[in-house]
Amino acid sequence: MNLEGALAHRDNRPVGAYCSIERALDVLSTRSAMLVLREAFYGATRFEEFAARADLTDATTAARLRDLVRTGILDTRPYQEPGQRRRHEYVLTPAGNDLMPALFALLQWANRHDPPPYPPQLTHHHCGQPVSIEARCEAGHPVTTDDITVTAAGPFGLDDPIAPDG
Amino acid sequence: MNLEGALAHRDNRPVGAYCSIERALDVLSTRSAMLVLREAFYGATRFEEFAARADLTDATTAARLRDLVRTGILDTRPYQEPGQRRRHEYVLTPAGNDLMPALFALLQWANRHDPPPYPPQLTHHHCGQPVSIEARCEAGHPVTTDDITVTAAGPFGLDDPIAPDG
DNA sequence: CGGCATCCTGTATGATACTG
DNA sequence: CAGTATCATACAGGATGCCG
Repeated sequence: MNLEGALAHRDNRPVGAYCSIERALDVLSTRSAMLVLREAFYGATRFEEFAARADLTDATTAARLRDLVRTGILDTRPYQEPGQRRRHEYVLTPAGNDLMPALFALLQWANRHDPPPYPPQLTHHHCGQPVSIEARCEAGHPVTTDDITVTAAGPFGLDDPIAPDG
Repeated sequence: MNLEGALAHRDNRPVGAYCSIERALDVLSTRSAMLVLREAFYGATRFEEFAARADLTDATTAARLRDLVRTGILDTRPYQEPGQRRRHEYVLTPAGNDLMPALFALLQWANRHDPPPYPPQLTHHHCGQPVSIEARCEAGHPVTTDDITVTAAGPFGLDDPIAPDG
């Protein structure tokens, strides 16, 4: 892995302010957030589904759903069952849907390195082949960690590329 | 998304015991763990590098490094600089390296949906093309959330596929 | 059913000081 | 440099009960 630009840690300066990973963690760094998100991908839409399937308390479920709605990952949609009062259900926004690779990359990793008794398998619904989460460049090449260069324009300029591993 | 087998939430039973995502979260659900991991990918190997770059206290850094070594994501390697006493550095194991897609999927997501002032870009070192983390089946098809079927053999049997969204 | 309020415990993390 | 020890704070999350 090579680092260039603002990401080069000159003087061991913290990179946080410019780091997208930290921004993602602001929303997803808690266990309950990831579990609620998992259930959204698995098809849950109602409060009780989230709480029961993710095995969280009502209070935690309510707090996490609120956070995920506030940050634009879930959206509430009103619905009304016959004879019932008006309620709302929780659905993934496009931004929420875009978290699929992140969530399933974790699933894939644990499947490989710390598999549960009955590892969940991901399959392409149309062709039946296994699905994997992988890094790939626009030219179509599979990419390993060592093949990646990280660059960022920034106030420190681009004139001082540093490759910590090289 | 379709669910089959043990992952079908019959009776809204918690799926946790069989879920790889939870197992991954056991190691990575804290902010500091992800930040230490990020620095490992960015080339940090020594205690002070981790602490300074991730902007964590010494105590947190020490605890997280210990956890990540214990869970097989980092390994310690002895080294000795001339005139210095023997120390050790922290390097990614193969299992740790395998977390690259998970970490960069988060980076990619925040780059798209909550970009920092200077978003870090991932580039294929060999061909110069942008790198993305994506779901793809073995036949080579790009796969969206709706194209994925999740299956798991389990004690509940495979005789009751449920597709919550269909 | 779909939440919210309150209390309580455990943990994540920072600040500071200390050790080898 | 590479940590450990101690204290203090904030938050995650469970248990319980309330409310429309």
